[in-house]
Amino acid sequence: MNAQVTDSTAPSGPEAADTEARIFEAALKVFARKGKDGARLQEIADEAGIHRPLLHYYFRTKQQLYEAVAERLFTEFLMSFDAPAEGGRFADTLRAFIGHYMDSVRQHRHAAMWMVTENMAGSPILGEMLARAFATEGSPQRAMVEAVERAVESGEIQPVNPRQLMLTVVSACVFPFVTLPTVKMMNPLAAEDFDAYLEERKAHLFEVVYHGLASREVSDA
Amino acid sequence: MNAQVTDSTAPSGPEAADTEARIFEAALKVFARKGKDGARLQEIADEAGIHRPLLHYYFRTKQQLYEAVAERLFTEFLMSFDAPAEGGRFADTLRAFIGHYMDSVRQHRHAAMWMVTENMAGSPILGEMLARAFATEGSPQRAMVEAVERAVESGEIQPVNPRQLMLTVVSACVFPFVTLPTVKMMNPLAAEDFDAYLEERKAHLFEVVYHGLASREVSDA
DNA sequence: GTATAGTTTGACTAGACCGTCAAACACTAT
DNA sequence: ATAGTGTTTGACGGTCTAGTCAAACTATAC
Repeated sequence: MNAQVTDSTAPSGPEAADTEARIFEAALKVFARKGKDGARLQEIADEAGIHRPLLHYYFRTKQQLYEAVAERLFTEFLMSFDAPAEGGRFADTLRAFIGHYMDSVRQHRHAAMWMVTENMAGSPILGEMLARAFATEGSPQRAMVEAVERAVESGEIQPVNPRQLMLTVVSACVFPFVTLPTVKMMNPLAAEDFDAYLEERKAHLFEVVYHGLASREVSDA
Repeated sequence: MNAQVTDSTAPSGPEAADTEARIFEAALKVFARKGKDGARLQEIADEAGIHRPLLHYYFRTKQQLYEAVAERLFTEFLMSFDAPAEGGRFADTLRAFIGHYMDSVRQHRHAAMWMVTENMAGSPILGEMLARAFATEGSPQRAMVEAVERAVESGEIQPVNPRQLMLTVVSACVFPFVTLPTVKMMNPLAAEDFDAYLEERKAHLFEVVYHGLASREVSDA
């Protein structure tokens, strides 16, 4: 159940030390992509490059493996919102948030995929986790929502519903990752150089959201 | 295999006539939410309120049922992009597209969910369908992309990558449906009156995308 | 009524999948 | 070398799931 790995000493098995971690990473991917019911332990074992019974050695059951994975994914999801708090103009705060959030989703894309998968599958565990996190820390977007409200008060930006704005930005950042094959099929740049595509996307998103499409006399950024 | 239903005559079984349709609708929901592997035929049968062997009577195998469902969902996905082609200002075109597309996703929300599910699961059938539709009709967003290009040429809007813009709008419309439980938890209005919430969202999206957040001297819409 | 065609149901089979176990293996300490 | 600890492996059993089948049922046609 535990495999308390190496408190600085060498592993026991041949490449044993990271077996548990490799299983965990593989489970992350498969559960996020297929959901709890759709995932097969054999598939996770293949992805990790190990024999299936090892799954049971490190995590007794599918349920327990899933719960461990879900907890980590949910934490990653929450952490993605911890943007660097900027004090200056909202334009800078927004640009920083978009850049940071998009990078975070890229790095923890399975957390984003898992959120979507579980929302659609209607798993109860997600509701519990959200309620718990909500109660202890408030909405994860809290800081950003407050920044929006301040910017409206200061007059830098038009009045806007902060929750709608947050959802719009989050949608625009997450969606490309949960529809990646389609996006790569529709957009050549995404297929060729995904990093460059994401940078283009950050810039586009900031421009459109902050300045909008309508032609304007003076550009101030 | 067929159950050639009533060419205007009464059904044979008690409420037989629509059994096939009810199975199909139920399969739509479950496959879209859980994916092909995650879906259980028993779950579909329960959703349809029928006994499981009836699934095999009307659609021989899970695979065949899935293919029938997938074809319909993909068609609905494509149709969602058929916005009413406006000739006038781009502002009107954009507003109409957002309104129409959001309504369409609402009505065919399982098509949107299926697209996301299959993208994440990496099913090959989606790639084939996309390639086929792509080859015969071009990108589904073609009309809208061209409208954006014309608006840039005419000077009504700033230069913008039309594909990025389309993805931003589509993301913002689809995402609330694929994360519905979370959205309802984060936004009271979405939980109380979802219709009103969607109208608010349409207005918000147009405002932000077309005019942007930055304060402006003259509003022109 | 009886026959006929289509539909529904419960029971059954084969295979997939999860989970267990005992034996084999690798490595360390004595 | 030997014992001991933790890890890996192949084989096995129970349960779940897809799919089949024959009998029961319903409604119409004769």
